[in-house]
Amino acid sequence: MENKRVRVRFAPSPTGGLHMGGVRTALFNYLFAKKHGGDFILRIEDTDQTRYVNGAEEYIVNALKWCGIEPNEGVGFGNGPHAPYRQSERKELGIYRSYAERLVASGHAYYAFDTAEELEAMRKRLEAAKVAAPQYNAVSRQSMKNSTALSEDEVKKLMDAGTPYVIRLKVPRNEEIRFHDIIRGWVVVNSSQVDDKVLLKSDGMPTYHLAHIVDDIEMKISHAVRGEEWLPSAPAHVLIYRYLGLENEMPQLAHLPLILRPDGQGKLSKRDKSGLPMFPLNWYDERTKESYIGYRESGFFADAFINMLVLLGWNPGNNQELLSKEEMISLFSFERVNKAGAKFDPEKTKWFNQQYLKNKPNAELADLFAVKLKEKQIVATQTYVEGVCRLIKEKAHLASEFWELGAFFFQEPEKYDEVVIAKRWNSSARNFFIKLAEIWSASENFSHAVLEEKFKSTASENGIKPGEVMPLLRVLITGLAGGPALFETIELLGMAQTIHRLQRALHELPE
RNA sequence: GGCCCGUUCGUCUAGGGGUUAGGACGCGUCCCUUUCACGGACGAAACACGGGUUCGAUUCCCGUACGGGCUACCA
Repeated sequence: MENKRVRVRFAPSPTGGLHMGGVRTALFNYLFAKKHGGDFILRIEDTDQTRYVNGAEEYIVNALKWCGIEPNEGVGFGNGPHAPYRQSERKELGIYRSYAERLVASGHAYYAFDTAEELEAMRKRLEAAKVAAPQYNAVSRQSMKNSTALSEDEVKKLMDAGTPYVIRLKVPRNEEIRFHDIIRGWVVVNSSQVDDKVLLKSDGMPTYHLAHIVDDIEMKISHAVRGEEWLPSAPAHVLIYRYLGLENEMPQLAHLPLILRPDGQGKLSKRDKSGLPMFPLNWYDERTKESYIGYRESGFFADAFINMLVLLGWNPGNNQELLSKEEMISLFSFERVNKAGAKFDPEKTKWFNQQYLKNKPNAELADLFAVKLKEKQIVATQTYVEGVCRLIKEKAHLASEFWELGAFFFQEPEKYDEVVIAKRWNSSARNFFIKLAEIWSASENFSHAVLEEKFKSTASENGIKPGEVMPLLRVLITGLAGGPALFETIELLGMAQTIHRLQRALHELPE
């Protein structure tokens, strides 16, 4: 057990797009597996056929790929020794039923024939009686329709008649259940708080509770890492392992703190007021006809996204915040995972992206930007686009801001910043720019150093302070009051374009 | 309601019986700069509360408050 090979799984259910909370769970699993040279498995928990959403599974796979959190075994990533990895397919193996029947045979589970209405009636009755825990349990099961309360004959009759039934876990009435959680330490719960969980549904499908245990055992999972929302049902899971005689093979548990919404409180929801994405990729829900934007489409980089995510609930123990995936892997441990939930901060998320943006090679950014340019039907050389990226990346937080920031590199200004013009445009400025255009166009060297030198000397020759005409120069060339380093911008634009823009501005601006 | 989990600056967090309680985002001031951004300097900003234990608690224990999760034939 202690020396068991590390095998962890990410086991989402395909009921919708994978949101960032799920991505973080996958990430922690992945990092832990890599750290220990183990396996990371993707298992699809599609036991609820009524909640299946088309495209969700594909989305999960694509999202993990984009994030660089790739399982080495499982749905979408190549079958390993424990295929299939989709529970709906594993059900065909009869595997879940056989485990459930094993529990019935040993007296730790039973058949229950209650209808939805009967269950509802029981709940109402218990609530009316002000029972602290109104649930199907050791007490209430005695007055319900199941094989612990009914005679053998009655059960047989119901069975023969084909009455739908479920198999429920027979939870003892009053017993202390202890289990160890890597992140939280020892947790103790009394079995009176645990209900007789349905293990096998009437459609023959297992519930999560049974299915994940069977699969974790069959797939030799060493650590079950999942969100805190599972903590309350963990005692039931311990009982299932115990009754199966598998308590010694049970995976170690690690319940991750939840990621909370940035505004107010509560679990992360699909949409948030901050306007920031909750999903890694765009997601369109066929059912609800709702679409959600993704980090990728919003201009975030996968590595920045992951970096932001990994620090939600975990830290490397030093003050380092920018971590490569390799660093995350070597530094990761559950000991450094927090217990408390974390609100994620949209501002800091952008800051992370900015840091990564600054460090990206211009060629890579240019490739990204090229897609947008193509959309705009703009033709430009790779070298030119790279130059543009070099200049604008210092000012951007998101790749999606490139067009807004750099459009003037590809099209002439349509208007000139009115504030600057109103404040500084006059006849002496006009004369200055006429001369500047002449001098620049006669220049053999159009490098930014030369441009700046000539700009300044021309200004002083005309008794003008450079600072007075500098803002104007930018406006005449770009139309805007602010932007990247001016002379570098002009150098990149080139002589022909620069002189053309200057003359055009001279022509359009009032005398 | 019941059960479980949690609680250090607004947010993410480090720390841990004796510290000027550290860092980051954001915010403010200043420097750099033609602008914006980057960068740099500085600053405001936290141990939820009440009891213990202790020479000494932010740190350990117990309560309270607050927050979150769960309470389905959903995961």
